[in-house]
Amino acid sequence: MSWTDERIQTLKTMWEGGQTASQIAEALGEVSRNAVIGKAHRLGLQARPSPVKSHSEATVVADPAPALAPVPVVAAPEPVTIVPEPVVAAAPSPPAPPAPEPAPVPVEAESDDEEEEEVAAAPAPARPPQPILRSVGPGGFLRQAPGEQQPPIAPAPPRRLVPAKPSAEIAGKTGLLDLNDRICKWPLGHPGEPDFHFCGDKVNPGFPYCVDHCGHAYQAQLPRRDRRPPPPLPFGGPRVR
DNA sequence: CCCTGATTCGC
DNA sequence: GCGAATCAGG
Repeated sequence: MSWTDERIQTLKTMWEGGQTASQIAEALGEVSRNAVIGKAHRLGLQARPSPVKSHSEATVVADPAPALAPVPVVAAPEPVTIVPEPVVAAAPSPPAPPAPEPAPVPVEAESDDEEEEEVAAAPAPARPPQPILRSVGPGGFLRQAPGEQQPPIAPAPPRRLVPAKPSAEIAGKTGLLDLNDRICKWPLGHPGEPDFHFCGDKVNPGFPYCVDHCGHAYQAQLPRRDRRPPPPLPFGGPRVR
């Protein structure tokens, strides 16, 4: 097997979607994890949290780091921030987000003591996806009204996922390979299921989703006191279609 | 041990 | 260009 355009496209998409090299290799088949990594680098893809940064860093570090100040903003008193909700994968098998990373959400600088509980829901899958669901601060995420579509939450993979090969895609629907930066990546269904696909509409420029789904993905952050702590949450997590 | 990605280097 | 071997962090 060689790197055909299709395979490269799959690699790109999955890599950018946060899939691990192993997952990608498995999905592609007939390539090793190393091959995937090697290819990814040759393609210029990169920038991904790596366990290994730099090995034996020479002897003397005569570079005390310049004065860079990438300091994030400190939130305003009554902020109306954006809350990225669904970050699910663009992948044939496990979940992972296209990760457009909508600006780090500034959490109130005040006393954010108390409950630091991430409402990640669902008994963590064997392999935690990428940035799954970024609730903002304590109680920072909003629940949707009943009847409204739930944001697709990373489903717990059944077992060892069968890496649904790219070839096993649904006809007529927007599959993994159809994704690009111009079409809505909002997932419909769940990865691993036979009819899993993506919205496919034209994106809201600057966002990974169409206007409609941006409405689901990004919601105004209410002032703290107006937020309701979300205790319910059915066992196993929501699973809506 | 397992996993991860990065890098090297012979092919 | 490719990818196994190796490295190194979690």
